[in-house]
Amino acid sequence: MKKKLVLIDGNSLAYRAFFALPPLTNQKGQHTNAAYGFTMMLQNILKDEKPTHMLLAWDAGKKTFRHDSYEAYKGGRDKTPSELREQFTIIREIVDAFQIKQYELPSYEADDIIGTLSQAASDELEVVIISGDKDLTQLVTDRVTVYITRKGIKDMEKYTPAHIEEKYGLTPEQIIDMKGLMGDPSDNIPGVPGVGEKTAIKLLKQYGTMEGVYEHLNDITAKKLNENLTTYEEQAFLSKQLVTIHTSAPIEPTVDELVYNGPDEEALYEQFKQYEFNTLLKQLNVEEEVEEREWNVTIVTEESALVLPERAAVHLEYMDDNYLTEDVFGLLIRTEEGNQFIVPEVIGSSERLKTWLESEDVVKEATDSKAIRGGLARYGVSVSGFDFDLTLAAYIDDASVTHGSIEAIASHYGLNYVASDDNVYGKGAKKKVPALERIAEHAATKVEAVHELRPQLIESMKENEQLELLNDIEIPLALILSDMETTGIEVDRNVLQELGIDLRARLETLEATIYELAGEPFNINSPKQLSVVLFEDLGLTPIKKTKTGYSTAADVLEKLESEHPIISHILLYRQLGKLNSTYVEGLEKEIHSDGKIHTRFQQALTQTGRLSSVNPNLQNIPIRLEEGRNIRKAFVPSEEGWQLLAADYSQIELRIMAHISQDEKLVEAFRRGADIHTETAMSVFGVSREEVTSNMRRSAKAVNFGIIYGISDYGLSQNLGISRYKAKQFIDTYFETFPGVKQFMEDVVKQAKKDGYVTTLMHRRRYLPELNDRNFNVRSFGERTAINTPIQGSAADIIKKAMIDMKRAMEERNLRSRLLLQVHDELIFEVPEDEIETMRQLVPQVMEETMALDVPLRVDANVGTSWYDV
DNA sequence: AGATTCACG
DNA sequence: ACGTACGTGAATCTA
Repeated sequence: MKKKLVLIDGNSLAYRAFFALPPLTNQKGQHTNAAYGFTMMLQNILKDEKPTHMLLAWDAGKKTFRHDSYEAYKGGRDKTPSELREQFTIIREIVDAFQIKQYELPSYEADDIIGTLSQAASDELEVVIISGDKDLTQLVTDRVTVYITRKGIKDMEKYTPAHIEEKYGLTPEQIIDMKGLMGDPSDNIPGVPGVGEKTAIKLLKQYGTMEGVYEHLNDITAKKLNENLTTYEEQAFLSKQLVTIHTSAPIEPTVDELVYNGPDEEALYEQFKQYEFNTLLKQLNVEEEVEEREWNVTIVTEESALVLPERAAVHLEYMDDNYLTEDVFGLLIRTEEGNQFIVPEVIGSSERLKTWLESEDVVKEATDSKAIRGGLARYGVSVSGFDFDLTLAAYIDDASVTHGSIEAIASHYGLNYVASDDNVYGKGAKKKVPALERIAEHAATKVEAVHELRPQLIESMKENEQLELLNDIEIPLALILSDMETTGIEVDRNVLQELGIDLRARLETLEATIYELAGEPFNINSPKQLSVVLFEDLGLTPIKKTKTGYSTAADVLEKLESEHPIISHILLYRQLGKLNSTYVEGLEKEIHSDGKIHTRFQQALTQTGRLSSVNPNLQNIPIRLEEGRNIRKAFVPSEEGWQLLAADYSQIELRIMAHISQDEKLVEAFRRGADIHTETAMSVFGVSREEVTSNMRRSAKAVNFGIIYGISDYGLSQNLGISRYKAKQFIDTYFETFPGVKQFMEDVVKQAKKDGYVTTLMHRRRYLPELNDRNFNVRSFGERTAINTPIQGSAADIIKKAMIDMKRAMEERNLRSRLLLQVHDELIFEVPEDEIETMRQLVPQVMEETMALDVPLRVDANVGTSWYDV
């Protein structure tokens, strides 16, 4: 392996970190910004350079050998701010935890330590020097690269001999002469007055060294320059001497003593904890501190041992996150007397337990009711009677906290006795099933958290008027979603297979054509390789950059389509490749042995209150292009003679915006039952209904969508492919036409800045700290979110309530129809033949009446023999 | 594990 | 001067 020595200028990086970051303090009031920035820098260096050897050099004390020859060295410097000074100790502790060797030498500076080691080591190892001080660049050689911080904490300029040549036209050794001639005000090095970087470079290019300059003093005709050089000759040579880095300082450590073996993770954990570097803490691979307690858990392996109370906290423990497929370890029931961990054999066989679980009268507080119901459904148990759900309550309280695990919720609310699942089960290759006692105990900690957090969460929701959201929406919905997941949707494997055969044949042909046009085979799926082909080999003009190179996204390629025949083939290849890998082969893998796909709905994830769908995602099955839409032919009813029914809200978000904004014109248009995009086009373009062209309607539709997203002229221009100026005109005219909408947008942002959050119709909240960010882009994002969330979130509230109302309506009528999927504004059912007429009438009615707004809600419903047909 | 791309509402 | 519409999940490549 190649050996690499990294030498770091500690003082210089500490200064840089201090000034690069805003003031930060921990709870004790200690300043931590320099320490935090320094740590980030170290981590980046370790990650990017992967050093085998390392040393961090410090300046020692005030007096150095340079003061002996020049007393004013570094004089007139501002004192180190005390906020920084106090952080040097912290930084040294952290560097110790990283197990990086630190060294300082009385009367020498860090530069000299670095210079000496760099010279001593560069025969054997590659050397990288990191500092904020450009003087160090004099040490550059073929084997020594110097990184100088540029701005912030990540951006560094890499000085190699070639880079110095390109930048100054000088060799690294000449840097010393240059600095000597020009001086350095920050170190109080005088140099020659009137000589700055430009003049110094010019002189050195001509005469090579400072000595060369003085030998040819007579050739220098510029009068003032000649005069200054003559007068300050002694000062010039002194300056050169001062900036020359000592490369044979009497330092102790030898290169072999600088071997770097990585950090002491435990020690780092302690440091990060103490100084509250929370994001860094999370990245550490260290066992968390978990409070030890006696958990009093009985493992129940016999029904006769079961004690069933009237009220209990419950939790189902399983490995990983998919309770629909993963093995269940056991059910935990918590009572005041103690914890019972019930093994699967008892769950599957005890009638007494089944009755208890299914009883509405037994009150249950759950860690995650949807998962418990879903997991228990596999044992023939249909659990209900939930009156609290920690996952949902925490989600309502603040959706932005990374929940998704009971451990994360507990720790967010200050409980530290719940270990993470990774801790208990291990992760990656280390994953294994621990002893049952350990699992049972882990489960006990989770129900304890439910029990302990319930009062405060209820209290907080009461204050925020969110109890109804929890009790009447999210908790009942969890049961419905669980049933949808367990029911699943039938998929005809043959349809997928036939699509796959066709797709793969066409992909092969396309592949050959693309290689032909490119002149060579390459990986079309690799944006990097594709970039080379398009922008280098074929000489096309890149339009957009990404973080790592040129973008090859569809909107870019579309703009290049007329430039080269290869583009259209690539676009088609991408489109068909996506269909084949994600939707044909991807979905085939998800078909269970019952012939169905069982997605899971994430109920506590999105920031707006929408659901999401995973394993697989059934909320993004293609529809927009006919080619992809065919995938929907594979989704069929699960019973002979049944049909699918799809019902979707028409323009629900715009209707909600009309309701919230109370814009007269918009409200009136919806009440009249008008086509809202045509109506918008009439107003914005000032034409009559008959004069609205399809292009006008398309533009109006884009503006309507844009409004919901918190419009920007740029975004609209991109979407419509028009100029930014034109887009701005559209928007201005729109706001003149619908002044209420403009007012709403201004008001909601203003209110959000005042409160710190926005709300939906059902009092769901989203906190928006972005609104006060210093960064314009972050703040603008906050403003658009403030506009979008009440709209998107209220739509989510409405369809959730509709699902609950619909379930009740079906129960009341004893219907056998089943709700299968929800796709944000759409519900998919499967319906037996004899219920089709009932459902076709009932579903739209219930969905439309679920909430009374100041504009009507409208629902379209269709029946067919596949998802494609509806 | 992160970036890129693309599927949906 | 920069980067931009809101909310998601999955496949693939790359470091």
